[in-house]
Amino acid sequence: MKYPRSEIVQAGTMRQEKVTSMHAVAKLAGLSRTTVSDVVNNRWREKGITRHTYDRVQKLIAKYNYRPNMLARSLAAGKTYTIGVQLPSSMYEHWNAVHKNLDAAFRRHGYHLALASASWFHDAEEDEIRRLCDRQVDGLILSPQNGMRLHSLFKWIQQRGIPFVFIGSVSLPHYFAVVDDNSSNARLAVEHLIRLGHERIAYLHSTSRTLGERERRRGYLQTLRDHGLRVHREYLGWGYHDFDQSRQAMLRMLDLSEPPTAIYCGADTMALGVIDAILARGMRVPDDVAVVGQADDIAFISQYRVPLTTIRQPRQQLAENAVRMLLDLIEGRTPAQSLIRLPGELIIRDSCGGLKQAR
Amino acid sequence: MKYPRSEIVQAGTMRQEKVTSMHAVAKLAGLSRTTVSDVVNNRWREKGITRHTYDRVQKLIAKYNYRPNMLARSLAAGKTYTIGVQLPSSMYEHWNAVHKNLDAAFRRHGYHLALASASWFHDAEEDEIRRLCDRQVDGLILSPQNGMRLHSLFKWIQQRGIPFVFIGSVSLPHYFAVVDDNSSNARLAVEHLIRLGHERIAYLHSTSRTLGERERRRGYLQTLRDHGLRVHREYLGWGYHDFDQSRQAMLRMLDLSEPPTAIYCGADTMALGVIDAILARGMRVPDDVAVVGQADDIAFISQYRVPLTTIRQPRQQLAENAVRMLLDLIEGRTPAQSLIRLPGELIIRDSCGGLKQAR
DNA sequence: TTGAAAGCGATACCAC
DNA sequence: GTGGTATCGCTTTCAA
Repeated sequence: MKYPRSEIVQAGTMRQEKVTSMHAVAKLAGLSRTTVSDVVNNRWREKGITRHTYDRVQKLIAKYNYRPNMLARSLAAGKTYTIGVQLPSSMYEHWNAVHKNLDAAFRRHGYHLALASASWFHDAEEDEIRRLCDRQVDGLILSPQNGMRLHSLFKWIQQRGIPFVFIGSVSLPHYFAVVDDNSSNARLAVEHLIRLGHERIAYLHSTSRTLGERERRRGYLQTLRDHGLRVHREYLGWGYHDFDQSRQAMLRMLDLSEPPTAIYCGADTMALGVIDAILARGMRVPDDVAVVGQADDIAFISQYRVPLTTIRQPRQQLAENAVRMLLDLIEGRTPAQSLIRLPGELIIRDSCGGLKQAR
Repeated sequence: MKYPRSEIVQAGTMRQEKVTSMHAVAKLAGLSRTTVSDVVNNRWREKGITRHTYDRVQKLIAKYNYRPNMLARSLAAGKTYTIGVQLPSSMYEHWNAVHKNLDAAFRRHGYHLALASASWFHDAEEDEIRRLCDRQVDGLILSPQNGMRLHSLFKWIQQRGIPFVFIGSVSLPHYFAVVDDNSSNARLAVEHLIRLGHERIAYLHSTSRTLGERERRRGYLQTLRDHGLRVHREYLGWGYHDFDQSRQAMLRMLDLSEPPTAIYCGADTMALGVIDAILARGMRVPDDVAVVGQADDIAFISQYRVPLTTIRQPRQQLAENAVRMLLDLIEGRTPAQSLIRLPGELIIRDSCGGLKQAR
C-alpha cells in the first residue's frame, strides 16, 4: 500500500499513533490533495472551489480530526514561521517582559518563537544560535552576552541568508539593532543625582562584554565632566552583574577616605547588593549614600527594605521595534532605520531621597 | 535540473540564500547521498566506509559549510527530538528554575524544548498545546492552569499518540504526573506554626483551578483537626495568586473580632500582599501575625522588609523526574510509577518568629 | 474546477 | 562500500 501511515483500519478509526494525512482526507473525499490543500489553506475562494466541495472537505477534516503537519508544510513551503530568539536569562522582570512582548507581537503576525537554551548557558550561545538556524528559522532576535566575540557567527548567519536583529544592546556595529540608549540612561541617572546635590558619584559596572556597558560608562563619565565634576578612579567599581560581588565592591568603596555619597549601578541586582553593603555598615540609604539602579527588574521592589530608584528601559517598544524591523527584513522590505536607540525613564522611589543639602 | 535549490553557481560559491544540501555535497564528492548521510550521522564505521572517503566528505562539509536541514530530517525520520513545554508564567524563580532544569535535562538526552506561549496567555492554553502537537513534538510536559477543564484536549493528545506528563500539579487523575505534595506541604507549614504556639491559623487560597490547590486546602484543614484545633470559616481567604487581592483579603481578616495570629499563603506573591496589609495596619510581622509563603519564588527575598518563611518545592527533582518519565514513555518503556509526589521543604526566615508564648 | 507531477531535504532498506 | 528507490506530508505549477 502506498500510504500505510494513514491507512484506515476501521470505519471511523485510524490506526493507533497514525495520524490522518492530507492524502487520506483527499482519498476519503474522492478528491485530489491539491483541492484539500486549498481548502485547508483557505484559498478555495480564489481557486474557485465549489462551496459544496468545500463543505465536504471540512466535514471530513472535522470527522477525522485532520491537522496539517507543520513540519511537512514548512519543508515544502520553505518557510517555518518560526523566529529564533536568544535572550539573557529572564529570571527578572525586564527580559521576561521583553520575551513576552516579542512573543505577543510575533504571534499577531503568525509567527512563533523558538527559544535558545543559551538564555541560561552562556558558553553555549554560539552553538545554540547555530542550532536555531539548522531548524530553518525565518529570522533571529539576538542578545548574546558574548556578542563582541561572535563576529564569525554573524557572518555565517548572513551567508545563510537568515535575517537577524540585535535587541537590548548592539553586539557589533553595522548590523540591525534595537537598543537601549545606555549613554542617555546613564546621564538620566547621574544628572538626577547631581540635581539632588551629589558631587561624589560612583558608578558600578556590570559586565565588560557588551557595547551597552561601555556606552553606559561613557555616559556616566561625560555627564560628570559636563557638570564640571571630577572623575575619581576609585569611584569606578565592578559588580559583574552579581549581588555578592557588588556588595563587596561597595564595601571597599565605603572604606575610601572620601567615600561616594551616591552611586549608579548597571543593574538592579547590583544595586541591591550595594544597599545591603551600606546598611551592613550601619549607614542609611539614601541619607548616607543614594543609590540608583538600572532596569527596574525586581519583582515587588516596593516591598524591599529600600524601594529602589532605577531606570526602566522601554520593554514594549524594544520588542515592538525589533519585531517590525525583523519582519521588514523577512518580508523583503528595507527597515526605515538600521539602528534604533530607545531611552529609558527614571523611576523615582526611595533610594535617592530628596535634596542633599538645602542650598 | 533536478536540484535547483542547491545548484552550484561558481566554484566555491553557492548561490545566495541557497544552502548546501546533502545531495550537493554528495555530487561534489562524487558519492551517493547515502554515503554522505552515513558520514553526517556518524555511522560510517559500522557501515564500513573508508577513512579516506570519510575525510573527503568531512572536508567538503567544512568547505561548503553544510549543515543538515533538521526539518527534512525530522519529517523523514518521523522524530523531531522536540519536547513541547507549557508552564505557568515564569516571572519568578520557581517556574523559571523548573524550565531551566527541564531544558538542561532534555538537552543531555539530545532533545530541545518548544515553549508554548500559553505561559503568558492562559486563555490560549488549549490552542497553544494543540499547536505544539501540530509541530510534531515527540512528547509534552504540561502544567495547564485550566487543566481540570481540558479533559477532551488530553484525550485528543492521547489519540495522536503523543506521550505527556503533568508537572507541578495534576490536572486530571489517571495521567502521568510529577507533582508537588501539596497536602504535605500545607502540613509542613501549619505544623510549624502550631509548634510555635499559634492556634488561630488562617489559610489564603491561591486559585481554584488546580487539583494542587485543593490538596493544599485539604492538608491545611486536616492538620488543624489532627491537632485538635478548631477550623474558622473566616480564616479561609482567597488571594487569587495576586498581591493586591491578597492584601485586601488580609485587611478583611484583620478586621475580624478575633483575627488570626498566623497565616499560610498558597504563594509567595500573596504572602507579600499579606505582609503589606499587616504592616499597613501598624502591626508587626511576625510579632502580631506570623506569615508562611509557598514556593520560595521571589528573588532576593532576604532583602525584603520581612524575609519570608516559605515552603520550597524541589525544582530539580520535579524536572528530572518528569524528564525521566516522559523519556520512558517516548522510548517505549513503562515508567516505574505513574504518579510521583515530591514533598517540599520549609525554609525558615523571619516572617514566623520564634515561640509565640514561652510555654 | 480539479488533478498529476515535481519538488522540499532528508531517512531507510536492499541489492550490487 | 555504494547507489537506487520508496517515503515522510505538504506546496506549487501547469495541464486538462
